[in-house]
Amino acid sequence: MSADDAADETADPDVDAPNAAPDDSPHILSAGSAADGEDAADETTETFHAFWADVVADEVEARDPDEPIVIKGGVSPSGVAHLGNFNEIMRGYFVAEVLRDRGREVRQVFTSDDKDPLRKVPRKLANADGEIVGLGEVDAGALGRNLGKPYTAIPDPFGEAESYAAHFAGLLKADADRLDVPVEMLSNTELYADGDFDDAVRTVLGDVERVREVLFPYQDKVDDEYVPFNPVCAECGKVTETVTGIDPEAETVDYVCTDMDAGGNTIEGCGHEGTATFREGKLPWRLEWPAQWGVLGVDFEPFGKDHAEGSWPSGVDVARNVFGEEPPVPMVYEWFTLNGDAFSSSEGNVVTVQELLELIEPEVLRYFFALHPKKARDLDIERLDQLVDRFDRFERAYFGEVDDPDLTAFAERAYPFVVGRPDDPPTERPIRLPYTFAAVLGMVDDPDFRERLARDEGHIPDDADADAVDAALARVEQARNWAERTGNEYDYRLQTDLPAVEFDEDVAAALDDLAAFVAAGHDGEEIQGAMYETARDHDVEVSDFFAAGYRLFFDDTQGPRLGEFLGELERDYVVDRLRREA
RNA sequence: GGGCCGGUAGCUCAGUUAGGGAGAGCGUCCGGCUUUUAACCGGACGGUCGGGGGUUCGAAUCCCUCCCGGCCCGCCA
Repeated sequence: MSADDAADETADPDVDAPNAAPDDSPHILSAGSAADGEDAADETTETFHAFWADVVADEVEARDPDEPIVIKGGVSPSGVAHLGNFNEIMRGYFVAEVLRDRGREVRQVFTSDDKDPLRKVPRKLANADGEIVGLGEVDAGALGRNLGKPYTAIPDPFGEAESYAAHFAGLLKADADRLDVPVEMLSNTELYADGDFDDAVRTVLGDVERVREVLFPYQDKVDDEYVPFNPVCAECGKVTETVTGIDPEAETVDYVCTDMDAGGNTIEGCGHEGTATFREGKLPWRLEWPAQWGVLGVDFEPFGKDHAEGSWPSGVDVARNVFGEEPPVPMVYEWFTLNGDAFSSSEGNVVTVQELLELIEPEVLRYFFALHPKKARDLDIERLDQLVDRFDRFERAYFGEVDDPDLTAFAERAYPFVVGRPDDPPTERPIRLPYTFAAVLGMVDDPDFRERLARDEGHIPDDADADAVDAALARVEQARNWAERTGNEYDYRLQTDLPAVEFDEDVAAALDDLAAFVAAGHDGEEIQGAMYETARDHDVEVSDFFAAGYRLFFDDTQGPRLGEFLGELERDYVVDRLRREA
């Protein structure tokens, strides 16, 4: 394939095959990769780590990096900052925190590759509130007219931020704040404008021959004419692809603003012929990524599996043989799916951090990112209760309450980072209501009811202080949102008004009897028992009688265990409702 | 077609570092909570550890091979 072609045509003695040796594999967390490397046999810490971030931290420290250690992530702006994008931030975050815990100074940065051109109009966008909207909500024409321009040169479709790029970066930053992750957002456009890339561009354009040789095995487009620099057209503002000459002395390039192919569509160039300085353009991705490593002094960078076999090997090669520096410690992470399918903003299969935080606590979401990066994981919104249950168990394991040595070992190390308190780990386990139980409580709005039922069911200790109780009950709102969002079996509401009902005489009489029983003052357990007896007394099928109760209180045919539920409600309300009076 | 990474119970996943008991939670079923109704408790059912071969006294774990899935092998990022 292309590798063979490359070998044939590269009549160059000192650069033959791609220079990515086996030990440059980015899969540093895979089973086989920790095996004894025969080469640099520097007793690579054979310590076992229960938390993957420690394994990565070992790799970083083994290089004896200067401080602050720099950890990077980055994305190109798109319409929606979805959960998958957060791998770039969260995976790096845990490594950063582990290194800080080891006494290192760490700087976590996140680059927005916002000098890239907008290549097609996104079908969905997230507004400043994180809500996903279609193009109908924005000035789509303004986007269409600006195809081919850098994201930073395109107006914010919502008319609020400085640019499209600023809007998108703002979304990411806001979500990072919500997860309490301190990350420094960097704009590629600004890095160019400030001259940070000057040396890299000089290196590249100063020896284009060399760059071509390095790049040749990786890209078919690289030929004797290829110039790895994309000036921004002075006339129309688009990122151009046709450089006709380089003046290394003046540090300028000549270009023609030609048409650009963008995934099948053509973005028309204006035909302008001009001259651009080294700052008035950008390096293409395969050079820009390794250039960032050098400019920012990156020591570690996680990236998705799509980069593992494509731009990583070429990036390693470019870093060493163009820029003369070592690439950072890499780490490939698997992609998440959402409800079984790939994230896709165009098809609406996306979820944002902000949306998720309406359903689960931040620590639960952080926990999700603390799980092993090499496993493809599905985030199933319908089964969010499973994720929360797993987190609760993980938390109990940290407090020594779970008989599972592996889980406990993982929890002992990872839990303090997951809750964001490595220096000051909690000494007391928070009160956690089981998520589905919280969903049951969410059927009633009254906070006192929620607390009473939670206490009666033994989920809140008698001596719990008020703050701890409030914290525990906060989950009810989230579980309630989950029930509503999924429309699952917990999505019922206690009816404040009498539903339209009609019962036959026997049922009506039984309800009246039950009302009298409740009015006399009995607890939930007794009411539950009375329901059976009353039904039998009136020759009513038990199931029919329960159905009548669910109709009255939930306007449905099913519901939670009714007796105990009614026992916690206001007595007058229950009595009136059973009598069909209010 | 080639490369990389994955494949453990119906579902979500531990376990592979260092070979020795196949596990957890949820779901399902049964039972308990005096008395069918989602929450609580107990128990049971449930797996050829993707298939096959090899090494070994012993393999989910190591080796080979095949199957399946994702990604990459144009451009872009």
